[in-house]
Amino acid sequence: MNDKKQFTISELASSLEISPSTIRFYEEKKLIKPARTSGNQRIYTRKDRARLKLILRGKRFGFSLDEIAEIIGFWDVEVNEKSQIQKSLSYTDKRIEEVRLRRNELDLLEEDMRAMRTHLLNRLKELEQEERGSIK
Amino acid sequence: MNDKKQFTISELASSLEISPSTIRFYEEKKLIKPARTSGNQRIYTRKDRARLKLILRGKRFGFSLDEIAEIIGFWDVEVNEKSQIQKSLSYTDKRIEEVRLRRNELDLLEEDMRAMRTHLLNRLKELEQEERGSIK
DNA sequence: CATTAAGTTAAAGTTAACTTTAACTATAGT
DNA sequence: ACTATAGTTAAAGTTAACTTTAACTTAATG
Repeated sequence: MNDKKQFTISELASSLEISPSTIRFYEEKKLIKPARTSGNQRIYTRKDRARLKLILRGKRFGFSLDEIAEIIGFWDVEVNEKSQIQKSLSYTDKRIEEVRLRRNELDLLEEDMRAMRTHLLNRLKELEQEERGSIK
Repeated sequence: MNDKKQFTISELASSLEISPSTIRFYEEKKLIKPARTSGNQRIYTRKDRARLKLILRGKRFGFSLDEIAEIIGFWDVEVNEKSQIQKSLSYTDKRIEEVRLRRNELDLLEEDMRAMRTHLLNRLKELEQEERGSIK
């Protein structure tokens, strides 16, 4: 009862917490191609929404829009050409491998931040010791 | 025998595969503050190098330089103020939690890409079937 | 010691990813 | 039918993150 089948641009935008112009911008960049109403307004399906979510997810990992386009494909690219499919295929393979590497990096990042946290905590304790020493 | 203790800007740059100007730019943004020689040239220690690696790692996860600065601190910030330490501390806590969330997202991204891979493989098989059907 | 390579700053230039604006059209509610 | 709200395009504007350039200084090398 909750999920609709179609969305206007502002419905979609607010549900993804981005602005309508960002969505239009992605369309200009050929990342999505929504259907239109008789009056030329954009209508988005759940599929379009999923695609947008994918784009945003890619972004959160520091991929550029061009890279994202290479990963998920420009919307209008001939997806019936064997060569194009093979190209995309090898691209996704590369990216899946990259995701594996990113996971390792993520672990390192977490380690770094935990180390920093410990360091800060120690510094704080030191300062509190100093305070005790000098005040009373 | 391999690792030196000090680096010039170009040594450091090439070892991290970024340009010297990028490093200077990060300095302008107060993310690092290398020592100088008598002739005013920058010298980087292994510590500086570690800090830069951290910056680059953050970037790969889509953090902006400002965010990175908030995570690892501007170089000149008073690190002796209790309030500043507590601020940084709560910031790292938030970010560690975020890393946990990112890990989940990373899993989703991998899932998406595997699904796309399968989809592309199927499409490729279909096309090869069609070829067989029509050519011979 | 002269020349080449590398470093320095300040300022201007570039690119990606949006955002804003202006002028206009479509849709929904009373 | 009127009006408010939402949508449309094309073009200009903005911001972050660099990069390039120019004019100059320092360091390394035959």
